[in-house]
Amino acid sequence: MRLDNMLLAEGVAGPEKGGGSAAAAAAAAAAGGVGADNSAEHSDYRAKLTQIRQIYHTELEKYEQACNEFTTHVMNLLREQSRTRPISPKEIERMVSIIHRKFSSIQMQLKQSTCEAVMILRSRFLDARRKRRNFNKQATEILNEYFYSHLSNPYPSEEAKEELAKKCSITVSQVSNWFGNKRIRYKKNIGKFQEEANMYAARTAVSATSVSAHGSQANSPSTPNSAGSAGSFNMSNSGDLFMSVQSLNGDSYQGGQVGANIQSQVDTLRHVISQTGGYSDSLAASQMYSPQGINTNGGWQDAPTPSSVTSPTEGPGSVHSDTSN
DNA sequence: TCGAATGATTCTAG
DNA sequence: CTAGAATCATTCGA
Repeated sequence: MRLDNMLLAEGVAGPEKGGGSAAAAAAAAAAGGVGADNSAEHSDYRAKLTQIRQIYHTELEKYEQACNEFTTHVMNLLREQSRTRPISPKEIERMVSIIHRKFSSIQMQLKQSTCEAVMILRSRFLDARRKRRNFNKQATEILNEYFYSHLSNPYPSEEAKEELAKKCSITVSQVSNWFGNKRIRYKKNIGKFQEEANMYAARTAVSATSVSAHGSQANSPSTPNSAGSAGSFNMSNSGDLFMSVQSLNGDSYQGGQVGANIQSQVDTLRHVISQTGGYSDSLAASQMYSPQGINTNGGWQDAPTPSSVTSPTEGPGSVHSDTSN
């Protein structure tokens, strides 16, 4: 009966355990209901599942038919025999039940193999990692553009995610995955992403046009919450900051805890950078020392200061073995 | 064929 | 529930 439940759950078997065309229709309806899901892989999966279901039901029907035929055949034989010898109804009943039991065991095997087929199908199709496809170039461009133009706060809102998802023709959760991966990988190795960052920053700078000439404000008109996102300067707000901190320590790996004093150093650095870089934002420029104010636009969630910087003046000499494995 | 890149999943912490 | 981190599994380029 567990098999029945499983097949039912998979939409292979109908609600009636007897099977037959009524069950097939019900199963088809159930599968259709699930079909509201998106993605082409699912449709592929469903197609295969339908195939399995069809095979299952045709086989089931065949068995049922054979069972009935055989039963009537036996009944006829018994009837013929009843002319020569007396046959009790009990005997007939016993005969029929034996036949049914035999056939139901065959059905059991059918169900089992169907279950196996479904399981294999599931593992092959529903495991997304097996079916991973890289996003197309345009989608990656769009995502990167958003990421680097919101480098100070790369956490798109739900609406922004939906927007991006629509633009890239991917799902919202894929957008979330992408940003999750991007944030962590960017943070882990800013150096590697510098070129990319510059590229996208430059691109957005071009699209924003004439930033350098004015020299007073570089506010992005589209994003009120981000602390400046138009020019190539603001990219250095966060990106270069991490770079500089990281380069102080040479090649570093985030390992131990970061001291509290480091945070203030980072904040100071941030100020220096934002000031030497000129006007990043009126907020940062006007306030001389307010870590909170800066924190909101530079440190992402929780000011993830990379690596264990013991002393900012220390050169890239301290190569400690990391390998936390 | 190997290693880097990358999308997805899983686990943990807040 | 979400973000971060680690890891897995696949893809892609040299």
